[in-house]
Amino acid sequence: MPTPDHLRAVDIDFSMDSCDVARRLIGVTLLVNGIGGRIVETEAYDQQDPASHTYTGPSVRNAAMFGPPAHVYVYRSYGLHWCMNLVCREAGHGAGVLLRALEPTHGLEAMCERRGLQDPRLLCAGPGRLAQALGVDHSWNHRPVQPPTFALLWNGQAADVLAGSRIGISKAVETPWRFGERGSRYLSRGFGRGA
DNA sequence: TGTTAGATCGCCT
DNA sequence: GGCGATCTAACAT
Repeated sequence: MPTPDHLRAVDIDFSMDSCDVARRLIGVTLLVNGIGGRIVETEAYDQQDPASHTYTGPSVRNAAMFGPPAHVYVYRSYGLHWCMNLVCREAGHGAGVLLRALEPTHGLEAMCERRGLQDPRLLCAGPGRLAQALGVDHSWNHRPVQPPTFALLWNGQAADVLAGSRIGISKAVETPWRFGERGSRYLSRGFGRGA
């Protein structure tokens, strides 16, 4: 399946703050081995942030988050799901962006098979679902986000980005570091007003 | 259409 | 020993 002409490789500066990267990624197409879609929902985490895995400093689990930017941090959630983050800032900062939802555009058949579903709205709506659909698990931890495995593409149009409270956390609940595309049908949850 | 409980395990306290 | 950056199925309404 060839890449549509209007999509071009985009250079995301992962040394920026995780909030900036999280916002910038909305509307960008992420492909893993040619499979994926448009990123419609992200969350930012930082070491200064009580809700972050890195808040209490480096550990075996979160080591990737303290490594160089533009790498993958994968962790197991609730004992059974895998969730994928992209590391931000310089090494040592413990900052990253959690990928929460995609609008599936490439490799629908493969994602349906991995997820055991047909409904495109349920393929990548949520971090655990997204990782499963892309075939990402713990063996992907520490991998660099670069071609040919990873592709970040953009159609040149700025997305209409909403910000809101993050999901599934008990600390720093009020910090509006969740970002999503306004009106997208592929969000894991709505943004209250506007979406 | 909304709410609730169960599954399941690596890491931190 | 307890607790999640979650998902799903099974209820109730």
